[in-house]
Amino acid sequence: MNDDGVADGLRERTRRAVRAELSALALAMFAERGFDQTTVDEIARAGGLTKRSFFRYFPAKEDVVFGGVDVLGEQVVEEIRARPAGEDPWQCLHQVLRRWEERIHGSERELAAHRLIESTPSLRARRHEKREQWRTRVSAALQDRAGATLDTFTADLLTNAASAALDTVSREWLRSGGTADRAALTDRAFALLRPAVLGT
Amino acid sequence: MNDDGVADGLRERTRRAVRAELSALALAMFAERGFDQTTVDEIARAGGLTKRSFFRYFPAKEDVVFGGVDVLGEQVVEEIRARPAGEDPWQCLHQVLRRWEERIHGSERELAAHRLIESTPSLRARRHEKREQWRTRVSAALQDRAGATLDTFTADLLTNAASAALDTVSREWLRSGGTADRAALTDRAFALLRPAVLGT
DNA sequence: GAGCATATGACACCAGGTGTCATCTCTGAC
DNA sequence: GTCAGAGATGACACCTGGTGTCATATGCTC
Repeated sequence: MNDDGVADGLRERTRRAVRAELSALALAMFAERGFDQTTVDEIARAGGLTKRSFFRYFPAKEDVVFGGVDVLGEQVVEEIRARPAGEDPWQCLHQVLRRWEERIHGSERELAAHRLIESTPSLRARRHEKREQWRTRVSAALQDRAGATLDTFTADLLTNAASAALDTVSREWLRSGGTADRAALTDRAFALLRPAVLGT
Repeated sequence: MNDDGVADGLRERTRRAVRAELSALALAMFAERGFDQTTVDEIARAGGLTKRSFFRYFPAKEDVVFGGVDVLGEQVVEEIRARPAGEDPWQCLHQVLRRWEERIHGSERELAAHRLIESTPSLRARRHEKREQWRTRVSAALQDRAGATLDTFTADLLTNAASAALDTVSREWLRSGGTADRAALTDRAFALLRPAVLGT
């Protein structure tokens, strides 16, 4: 057993391999025939297993798309807690999320995934749902941060706004065909929305 | 025939009555047993019709909740187009959405609906999906507005941020048990997120 | 009252998702 | 090396949201 991260046993390795293969397979099929026009059963069969087993790898059909595409992660929450005490909450969000954006390498796979997500309502809904979960935790982290006196409303507002910024960046990045600099766009978005006066 | 608004014929009246009754019924059942624990068939049967007919009144199970709860409307788009030419886009969004918030009367029904939405992932997802559709149109309206020179990225960013503000207000309003002043909260949110410099 | 649109029920069907059980395979302890 | 237990799989049944179709009934209009 090992904690959360990368595992070693052959079992874990094959499991990850199957996941990746299934994910790639599904993405290809989605790109060709559309998300809704491709059934789970078809994906599973194409990957050499049954529908039932597919759902043992992914909790839902939508999740096969969010393989490498981090919606937001534990790491973000931790990094926020680790930020310097006196720092402006918005600045804090900006820096942490900027680093997170920088980690997204614009591989062809990633681009296809984003394209698919952006053009499929149920996928966008799923992303939003996932991000909402993280956002709640980020909001709490922002409040818990050393030296922060932030009411819940403001904390929620800031994290919601940050999430909106990420959405906008993602959309613009897609519009550019994956060539735009996500970090730069992030800077622009965060600069524009920078709260006038904090610490009311 | 009449345009969009209130119709007169007995048919239209009964249709609206059934819709309202179904909506109230469903809301009560959801409140008691939870959204996922209540099937469409049960709601339909309780309302004296079949599952098939339920879906002739509502395109999806989620939609029975968004009866009086406007997610955003055509009116908002029009009002934006009607705003004074020189006005700051953010100011424009603020004013229009503030008026929209003021129209929300905090009835018990409304409160219950919001409570349900806020606590049910699939409903939040649906709301987001609906709002996204309007947001796109609002974004376009903002760009088309007389005297506006707004690039797509900024327009999207502003409408996304405005949507985030509405979400936050809604959540805070719910936290207060429906007693908070939505218009005032809206003012606070829009004041905090006011873009530093517009018209790059 | 004839003729038409609309609403409904009944029924079949599809797809996403889950529970269950028998079987097989890999892993770790002895 | 063997053996027991954990994990993965397939098969199957089942639930639920959602749609297509058709026959029938109920209004609405002239």
